[in-house]
Amino acid sequence: MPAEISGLRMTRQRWEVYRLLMDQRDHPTANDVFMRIKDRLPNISLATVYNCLEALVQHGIIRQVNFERESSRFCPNLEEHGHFHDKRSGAIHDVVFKPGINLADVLDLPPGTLITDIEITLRGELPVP
Amino acid sequence: MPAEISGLRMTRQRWEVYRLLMDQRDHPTANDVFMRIKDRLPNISLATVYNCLEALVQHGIIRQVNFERESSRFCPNLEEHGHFHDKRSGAIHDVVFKPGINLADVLDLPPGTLITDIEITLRGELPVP
DNA sequence: AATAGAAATTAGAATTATTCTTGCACGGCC
DNA sequence: GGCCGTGCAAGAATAATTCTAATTTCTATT
Repeated sequence: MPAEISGLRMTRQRWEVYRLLMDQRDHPTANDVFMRIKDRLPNISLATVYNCLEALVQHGIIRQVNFERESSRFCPNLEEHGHFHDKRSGAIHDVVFKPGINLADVLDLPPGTLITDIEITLRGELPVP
Repeated sequence: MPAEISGLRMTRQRWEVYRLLMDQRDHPTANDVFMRIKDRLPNISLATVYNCLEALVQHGIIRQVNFERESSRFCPNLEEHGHFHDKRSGAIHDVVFKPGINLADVLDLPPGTLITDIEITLRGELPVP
């Protein structure tokens, strides 16, 4: 376990939460993380899971993703990307722009607008294979 | 008051909620609507405001917009558009694509993907005029 | 116009995700 | 070893939203 990541001091709990997200990249909720992490940390509390996730988000180590008013989900992919929610399977997939495309270039914004944060979420159905 | 809009039977309450959204296009929350509408409907309940907003959303008459985990906001603009949250003023502005741009064309999705719903939210600062 | 049945409204209780509070534990440092 | 700051656990508190049950309003039909 590293002493810190991106300036955030690692603790056992933060590290296990982070590892779990890196290993299971299916956009779990805080409660999903809580249930899955019990194997390794049987005494962790849900509040600690929330605290760890918040600390990781604040330090830019993971991202928090919201769909409508559902529970927040968490994602270790730091690339600029959106999320596609497949109605058929319920799964959430990362979506990226085609090469060379920049969101700021396709939106009609006043010149000089500073964009600090972008969230793109799609809902639909992936083709049946 | 029309008898119905897009197949939704109009009631006094639904109509007033709808009119308020059309007149004050600043993306109010359910509670904002509740407080503002009391002039015209002093006895309306918050639950009814939620019911009316839900009915209007379900019938595609207005749109529900979410920012992070904040209260949902409501918007009568049915054009395809996103939302820009200006950190400086706190205001929310509608954002459209530049002419000729189609989101499905700039995203890297498997061919045959069916998109039923898109949500784009940006956060940042508009230029000082 | 009267009425039965359906749908909408109200008030308040219930739910759910999340945050807060408080007391305890741990690690680093003198 | 003792102190100090930070993190953790457990459960209470909060806030937005939804649900429930009772009443009212509409609609269609007689």
